[in-house]
Amino acid sequence: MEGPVTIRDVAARAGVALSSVSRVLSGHPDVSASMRTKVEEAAQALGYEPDLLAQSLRSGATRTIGFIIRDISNPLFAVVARACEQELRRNGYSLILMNSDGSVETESKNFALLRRRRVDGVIASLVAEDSPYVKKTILSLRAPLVLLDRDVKGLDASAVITDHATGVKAATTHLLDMGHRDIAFISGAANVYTTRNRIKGFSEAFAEAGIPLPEQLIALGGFDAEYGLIHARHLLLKTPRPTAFVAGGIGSTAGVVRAFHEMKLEIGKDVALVALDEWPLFDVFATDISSVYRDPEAIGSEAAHLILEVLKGNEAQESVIATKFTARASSQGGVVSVR
Amino acid sequence: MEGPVTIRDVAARAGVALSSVSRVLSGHPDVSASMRTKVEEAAQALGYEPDLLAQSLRSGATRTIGFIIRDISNPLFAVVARACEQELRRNGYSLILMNSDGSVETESKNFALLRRRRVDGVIASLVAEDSPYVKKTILSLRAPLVLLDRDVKGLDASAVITDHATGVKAATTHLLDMGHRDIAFISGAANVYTTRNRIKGFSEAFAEAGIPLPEQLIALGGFDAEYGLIHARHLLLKTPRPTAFVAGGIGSTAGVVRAFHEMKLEIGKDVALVALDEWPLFDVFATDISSVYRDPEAIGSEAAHLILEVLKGNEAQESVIATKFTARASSQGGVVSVR
DNA sequence: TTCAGCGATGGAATCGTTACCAGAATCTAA
DNA sequence: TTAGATTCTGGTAACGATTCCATCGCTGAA
Repeated sequence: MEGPVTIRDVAARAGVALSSVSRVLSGHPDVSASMRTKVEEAAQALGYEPDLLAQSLRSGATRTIGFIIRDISNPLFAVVARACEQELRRNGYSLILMNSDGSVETESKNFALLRRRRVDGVIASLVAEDSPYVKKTILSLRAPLVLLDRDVKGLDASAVITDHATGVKAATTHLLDMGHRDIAFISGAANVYTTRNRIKGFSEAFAEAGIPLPEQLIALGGFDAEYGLIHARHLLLKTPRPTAFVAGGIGSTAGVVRAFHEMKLEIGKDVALVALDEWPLFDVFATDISSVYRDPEAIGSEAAHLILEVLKGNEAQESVIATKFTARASSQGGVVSVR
Repeated sequence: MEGPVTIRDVAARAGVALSSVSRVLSGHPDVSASMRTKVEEAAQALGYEPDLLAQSLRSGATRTIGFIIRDISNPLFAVVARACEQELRRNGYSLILMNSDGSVETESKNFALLRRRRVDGVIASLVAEDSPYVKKTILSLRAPLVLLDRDVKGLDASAVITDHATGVKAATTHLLDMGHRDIAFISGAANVYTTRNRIKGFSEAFAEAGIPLPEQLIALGGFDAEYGLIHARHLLLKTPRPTAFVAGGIGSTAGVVRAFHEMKLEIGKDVALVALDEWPLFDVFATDISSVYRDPEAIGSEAAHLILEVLKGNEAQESVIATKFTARASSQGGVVSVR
């Protein structure tokens, strides 16, 4: 045989009309038993498989969901993607993966391409919330959208939001209780909810303790390891030197730890550290690092769940994922500033 | 406006025939300048975008590539996927991501679904090389295939193959030189090239040193952390106890290190360790672990490159990725068996 | 016996695009 | 001026499926 088998071939073999074959195969009720067996036998014999492309063109639904993130090699996103793809697959949807490489332009192009591919929905972690492109691009999507940890006004999108503030506040309060005052805070870009919400928790802890927020120790800029490294180097040269670091984003945290290594500072002894988010093998190779944990699998399956809900015709919703602070050796000791 | 703008709307607005619009927009040479401007203006004004679905149905090419792996949350695959997606995107292709969750059945279903989606090609890391399903499924793909680190006969597929043997051999020779004899080897399933090729390197090192291979210390079974843990526990109870471990697969290695923790064995002091593959933050939190490294980005972009070549009409090819052994503290010391 | 009613089936239009074919319009050469 | 070549354009048939509509045959009631 050559070329895929079409419904036309099945019709010819069964000696019936195209439309009858379609009715049988799509489970239409008004078909006689004899017709059903005839068609099913022919389809079986020829190894017929429906062409999803043609079905999509006709039906208007592609049963594909776009997944746009900065970078799938970020372990957090990878776990989110896995859980999300699994859940979507169970419901008959496929996932089209696109990295935006931290570029708003690439992200915008990705949205445009997904629109032309007529995806049924998009799940995205935007590079920035305030870029003018993106909002226009998204509004023209004509498909449901689920945002991951982003807060963009006027979009009618669902969202999976992490409650960073609670975890970060607990972590910061813990550090304050341990006597730390010069606590440095490093996280990603300021124009995303993730960072703002973490700062919220950080600030609240200081406010509740009645201690002034060390604003000059808050360093923002990006999620890459180089930012973490540069910021940490810079902060470690300040006087008084920060005695504790709260570092967010896996990349940034890596940068911070590198800076510690450069300065021969031992974590948990010379300097305290709380990592925001955990990463693969965290429990094996970073056993002593205090962390604010969120469950990435839950984020992924919730995202899938939310988009499926909208596709069923329900309203856009928001899900909140909890965070949990766990104190470990890295934040127990540490040289505490003397005032 | 309601519903997407079609080529028909553009034709109506420009006052020309459908076919002329198509010709202009697809860059056909036989169009007059006036026609070109008329159509382009109308398309611009209406915000026309071609429907990739319809184009695909017509042309037979979807410009999508399927990507099937065991688990995207494995950091190695995540980096491969990112590099691969980037390269494909630059060439106008999108990537459909599917996890096979370590199940041959799921993998087979994924292949079938990709076939029905009429993808132009598939890049896959098979769960097993010898499963009867898979070969049948793959042969009916009707699209080029790139295998990642797998060796399946009679497929006419391209492949990106890692030369594990060289790196593992160097690592093993190093351990033998350090005086180790009871060297345990833990890696994934035996029915994939990755494991076989690693064992090849392991064996060759012993052979060249004229030392008998400790076959009872070779433990295979799977790539998950639980396998690593179970096997390592078991091996650590043997007499004489292995003094060094070569552990492959990020998950397995994690299991092995957990077993060390359970037994309060300090890496590089009580027991030597060489990790096959590195993982995120390896350089930060596993600075002292000897490793056999391969570049996952190269694997991803090579995979994309190979499939693009076949899509251009060239023959299927095989690319080989090098490995590099780096000795670090974890394999320097260690209690050496006395014979 | 005849007609209404009903279930099952075939034919044709449609989704949005491209590509072939024929014909119109313009141009060149004799 | 006309035949022939050369552009360019419009109509139409696909790609592979679904769905509406009309029709056909059959049954049951008057």
